[in-house]
Amino acid sequence: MSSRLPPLTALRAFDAAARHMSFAQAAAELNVTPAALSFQIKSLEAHLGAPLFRRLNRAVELTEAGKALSTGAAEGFQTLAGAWRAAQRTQDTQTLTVTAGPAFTAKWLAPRLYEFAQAHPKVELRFAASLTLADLTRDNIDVAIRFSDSTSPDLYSLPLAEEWVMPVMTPALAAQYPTVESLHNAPLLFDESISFLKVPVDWSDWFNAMGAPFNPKLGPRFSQSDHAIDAALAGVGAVMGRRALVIKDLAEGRLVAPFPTALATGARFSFLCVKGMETRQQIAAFRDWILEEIKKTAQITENLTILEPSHS
Amino acid sequence: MSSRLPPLTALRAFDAAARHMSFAQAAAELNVTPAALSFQIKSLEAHLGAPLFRRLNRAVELTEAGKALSTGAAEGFQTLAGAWRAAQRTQDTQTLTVTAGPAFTAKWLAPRLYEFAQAHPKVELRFAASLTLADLTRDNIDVAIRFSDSTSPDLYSLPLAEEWVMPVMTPALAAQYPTVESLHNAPLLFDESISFLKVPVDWSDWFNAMGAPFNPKLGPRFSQSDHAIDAALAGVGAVMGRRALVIKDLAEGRLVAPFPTALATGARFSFLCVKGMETRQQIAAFRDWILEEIKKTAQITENLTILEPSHS
DNA sequence: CCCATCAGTTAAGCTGTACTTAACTGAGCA
DNA sequence: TGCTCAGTTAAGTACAGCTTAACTGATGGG
Repeated sequence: MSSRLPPLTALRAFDAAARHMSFAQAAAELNVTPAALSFQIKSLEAHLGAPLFRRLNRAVELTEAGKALSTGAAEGFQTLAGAWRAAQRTQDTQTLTVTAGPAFTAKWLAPRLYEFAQAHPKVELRFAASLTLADLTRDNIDVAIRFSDSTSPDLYSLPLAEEWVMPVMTPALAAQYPTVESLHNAPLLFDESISFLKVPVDWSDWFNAMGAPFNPKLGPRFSQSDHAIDAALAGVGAVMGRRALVIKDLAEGRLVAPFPTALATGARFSFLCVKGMETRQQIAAFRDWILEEIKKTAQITENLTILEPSHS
Repeated sequence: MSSRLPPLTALRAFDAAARHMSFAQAAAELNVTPAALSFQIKSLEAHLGAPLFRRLNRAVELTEAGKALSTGAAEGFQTLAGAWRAAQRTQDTQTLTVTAGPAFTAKWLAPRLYEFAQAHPKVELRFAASLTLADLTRDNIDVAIRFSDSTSPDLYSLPLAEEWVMPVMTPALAAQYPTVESLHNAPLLFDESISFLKVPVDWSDWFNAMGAPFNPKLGPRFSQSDHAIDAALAGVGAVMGRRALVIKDLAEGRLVAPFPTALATGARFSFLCVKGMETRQQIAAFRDWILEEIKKTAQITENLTILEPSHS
């Protein structure tokens, strides 16, 4: 083999040409003349000892060698560009991009956004709500809040509070159903996304745990937790609320949990960022602020009985 | 932001330096003087507007920006190197690297290797037996033979014969157990890897299908199919043999299938290569040869009843 | 049919990037 | 104290990579 790696400028020229399938456009992208590009490709072909493009009348097409090279080349340069952006991002102490699931974004982050802005007026927060997001560096994300099982070795991972679930509802609704048994007759809302938890727990599990078995089937179903909670906030019914998503509403009285027994889920949100980045100004500030916010609501949990899920 | 991508030579210099954590070693790797390398890093730092290394007395260490850049840079250059090797490989019509599972390698490829070498004396076959192999270009693999479900859009995928299973044994053993019922008393071998198939089928399923229900539990267990078949070849017992792995032994009489009823599994091996590469000389030759080999043994299948798996 | 146009190539010459050699700094160590 | 090691700086050089300008050859509209 000639060398471990060909001239990189030539490779980049090839990448652009392969992506556009046009030398002229590639030249425009790289801000060089078509002549220069033609030369680069030629030199790369000389290095390889074979043509990479088949020159047709008004177009070019990739040869086998070209096809073999193009995919990986595109991917490689994308990775490099992502890495470079990540490095640039470390120089920016103003902005902080956070990704979390839609429910956590809506019910945890958004309501507390004002307070964070107060505490850190210089930091500009950006959100990227999505359920799955693979690559932090690739997608220019600083921090992810996730139910994380697999923590890759080059991720910094800080587990946050454990997620339990318990029935919550508006104070008005709670007044109508003072006992667990009476709750059998209350309008029960179902949060289907709970089934994604490690140990799915729902109404029937909770009634069982309370010694008042009941297997409710009917009731509005919501595919996203935040929608179910919004419905409960509107007084539509009671819902099995996840800790992170309802604790602020509990603390501020919009919702109540009349029966102080919660079911543990084994799952917990984690604070994730690329290893080493946890010391960056905004990231550290954001992490500390999250921990502080969780601590603030800790006393609500103290009065609860939290039952481990039965492994029967 | 300064530019979409920094000078590539400088980036490569940084990559080498970050991998070795030493400018001198990096310079040696790139065959340049330490002075040149020092310059490159400096220029990269100028582009970024921040230092990438912290210069200590006898060592260097990465700054935050450096850490952010190093991982992606290493990955990016690795990808580029892999792509370049893939391109170089297309120029080589002599060698052909194939990956398959251990069982397929041992029981399908290996026994036919001589015949392929006869038909294509110029092609040098190489094998890479492994259960999972993610990236064909990265790992310098030309062809993969896999049970493929997810076919990525840039893979060429050719489904081969469907995989069924049926009891096979040596002729001597078969003589002792002439009926399905008598087979209940035969030494039965278990191939545990069958459980990885889409529709796991084993002895009890087969006896059920034959109308002679029996739920055998005892017998030697093998974690790899080829070992189970080797045991059967040694006359140790009967085994539920997968088509691809036993058909040559059946064709040549080392094993017999006394009861001509097989159970379909829904799974089939596929011939996989990077899209566009299927026209390369050796790859096309190998593919055509595989198809030919399968056709050769087709008449064995013609006399069989193949039962779809019951979906009860 | 012919000429304008478009996409890529070739040639000649210039510019600045990326290298070299050589001298320098400054910490660790015998 | 001076030697060595790792990285920096300075000065000079060579060639990679760019530009402009002219060329090829196929396409397609008028």
